[in-house]
Amino acid sequence: MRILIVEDDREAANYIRKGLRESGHVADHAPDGEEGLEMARAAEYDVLVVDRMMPRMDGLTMVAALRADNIRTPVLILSALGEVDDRVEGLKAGGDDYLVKPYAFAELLARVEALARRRDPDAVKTRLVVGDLEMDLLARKVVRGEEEILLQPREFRLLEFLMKHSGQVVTRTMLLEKVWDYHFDPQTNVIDVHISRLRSKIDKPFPRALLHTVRGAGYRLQA
Amino acid sequence: MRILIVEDDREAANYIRKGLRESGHVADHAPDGEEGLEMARAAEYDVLVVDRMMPRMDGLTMVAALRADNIRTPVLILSALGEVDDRVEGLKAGGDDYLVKPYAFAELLARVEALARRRDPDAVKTRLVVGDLEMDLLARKVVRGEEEILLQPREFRLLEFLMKHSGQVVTRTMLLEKVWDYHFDPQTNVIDVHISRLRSKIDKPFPRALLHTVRGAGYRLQA
DNA sequence: TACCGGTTGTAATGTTATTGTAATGTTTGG
DNA sequence: CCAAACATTACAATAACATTACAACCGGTA
Repeated sequence: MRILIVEDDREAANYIRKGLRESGHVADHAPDGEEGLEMARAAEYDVLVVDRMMPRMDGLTMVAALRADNIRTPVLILSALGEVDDRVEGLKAGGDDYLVKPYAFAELLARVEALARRRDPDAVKTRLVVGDLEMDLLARKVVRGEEEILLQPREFRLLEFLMKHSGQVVTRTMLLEKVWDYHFDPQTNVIDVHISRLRSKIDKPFPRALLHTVRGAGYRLQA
Repeated sequence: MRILIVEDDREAANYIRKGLRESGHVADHAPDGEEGLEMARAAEYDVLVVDRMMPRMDGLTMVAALRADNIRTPVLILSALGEVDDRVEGLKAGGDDYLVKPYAFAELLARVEALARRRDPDAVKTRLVVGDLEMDLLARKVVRGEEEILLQPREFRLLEFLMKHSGQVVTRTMLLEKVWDYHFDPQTNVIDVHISRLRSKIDKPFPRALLHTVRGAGYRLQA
């Protein structure tokens, strides 16, 4: 995803930029509203992250100018002002979402991705990687090392969910909800069985296991 | 975290409720604005999730009434209406955030947690630190210095509780209630045994102990 | 309709890890 | 120096998880 950060505080800008890059996005930076406006006009960005208060041209003016030009790129406005009227102003100027400083980076990321998804649902990740295990969601293929691995549909969904949460423990309840669409406890060992089948394909033939049991909690996929 | 869902569609409400619970929150449900208002007044919630369109009393009216009462609990408004003016209306009525249907549950969760975090940054902690001892609740991992420490489920809960109350003395009764869910004295030495096991893992291999006995009172975890 | 191959859930059985108990040892404060 | 409080150890019961085999199901096809 291509993101433009319009922010005069260089340190803050670098912080956001670094985080976005780590999450696999491409982030450019403009130090004020005028430059931001120019760059947003010229290049195709998926989302703009715009600081409200800046020298030369403030964020709201910039966004309003952009909208006047009929450019509809989603905009997330950053601001230290959190009062209702300030946020209303932000939205009226053409912002799509509004984030009050100080914020956690995870929240900024979530909102940026939400904005991008709203406009282009396919901009979401299409390839997942954990260690030497790779999943291509479009081709519906799974490869570990050089070996292609054939999975059943349910096994595929299970692995997809585990890969999307790699490094974290995934509970049985989460799996039932997200992989089986059960909203109750089936009182059976479906999960155990499918984990076992998945292991026999993705771990058994290889020297190092990726799928670990976390007793009393769930499972964790990790290199 | 305590969350109140005000939503007339029972199915939607249950869905949200279950998901929030899975993520470790407590969620109540009110089927319309009037009941929601009453519950929000009576109990202490960290966040309200309010549907905009409901019978009897709609979401915006309810939120406005709440604000008129000077109750400042953060509110996330759910709505099928996504136009700027509709969102502006939502914020003016006293909403803190606005989510357009249809939405992914993950996004709702992220926003609810963001709202709670804004008001109380410690409410949603996912990582605990005491001295050089660290616990990652999502990954369910414990590290001291450079060493990863493997804990049993009960040991994990025990340490989690101690870390959440680090610096304070934690009594045996508290531990029985919060770590064992015992509401009586089992007349055994379960606690002693588990404290001992925990020490052998988190303190024994290291030069400075973190877990201290407070004779006659309980234990205290401190750097 | 009956058959078939492939997929998925269930149930039975086997395996291992975790936990509480109890016995015994050690420290502490009066 | 005694008693109470706490610490440690070993062990057996049990709960959690893994594996295997099989039966139900589903869509397609003769």
